Amino acid sequence: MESVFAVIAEPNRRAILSLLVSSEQSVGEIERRLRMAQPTVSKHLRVLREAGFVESTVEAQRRLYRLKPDALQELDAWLAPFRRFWSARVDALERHLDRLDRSTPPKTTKTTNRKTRRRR
Amino acid sequence: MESVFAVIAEPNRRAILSLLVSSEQSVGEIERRLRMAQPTVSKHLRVLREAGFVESTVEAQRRLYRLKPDALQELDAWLAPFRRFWSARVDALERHLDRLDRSTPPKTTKTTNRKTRRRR
DNA sequence: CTTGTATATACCTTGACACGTATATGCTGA
DNA sequence: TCAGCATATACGTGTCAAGGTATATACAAG
Repeated sequence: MESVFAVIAEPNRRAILSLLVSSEQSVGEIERRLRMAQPTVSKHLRVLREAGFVESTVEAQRRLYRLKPDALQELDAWLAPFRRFWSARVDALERHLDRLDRSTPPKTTKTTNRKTRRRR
Repeated sequence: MESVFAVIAEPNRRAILSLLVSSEQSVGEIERRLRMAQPTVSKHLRVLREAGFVESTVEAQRRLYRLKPDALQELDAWLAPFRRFWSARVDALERHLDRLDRSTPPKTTKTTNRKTRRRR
């Protein structure tokens, strides 16, 4: 389970992460909200913690888990080159549509409102 | 292998995607560059295609594979809420450092150059 | 100290998937 | 049509990880 990619391949773990976006939660809360067995939750949390997705603090008998940016940012970094790739394609599409704009008589249609198109 | 997350959990598949960022490649080229057996390449490409990461066109006997934004954008969309989360934390850190700035006598240190800090 | 509650860990079984080897399909040029 | 190259698929095998059940640890309250 070394890689962050393998870690988020598991649906229950993604659910836990999504749950933690709003605020930190105890193991029991996660268990109830996601309807998962308690050992399952603990095991997933362990994996998430060791991979740098979450961290925990002890509060009496409970443990509160919260998100930690590290691993998620690693994912984001991996995506960066691809993001560049597809935004280039969007640019090309926009330029193409702009050419259509200029060569088409200004006849407003209901289905597509070109004015809302935006150049970044 | 329904989910895009499971698809990119496989290291060889990520390698293929990274290779395709630069330009489209034939199966044989991928095979040689990544030193993978040919059936392995074909099988991974099938998975990537069915998940919407790549598409292919036939060029005589070869098949050229190239990136397709769909699945990658799906990944990016999933990351969005978390991105908001950690940029909030960066903001908080910056505000904290700014407070330190104002309450600290302007004594320039070698190790940290606060002037380079940037507000987005 | 004992009982109860919260969380973690151990062990087992099962299923998925990655790889290798072998073979099939499809196109090309002689 | 046949030989050869490029790619896809079938099948068998081994590995790994997820979930269930049982149990351990840790803290709290009476």
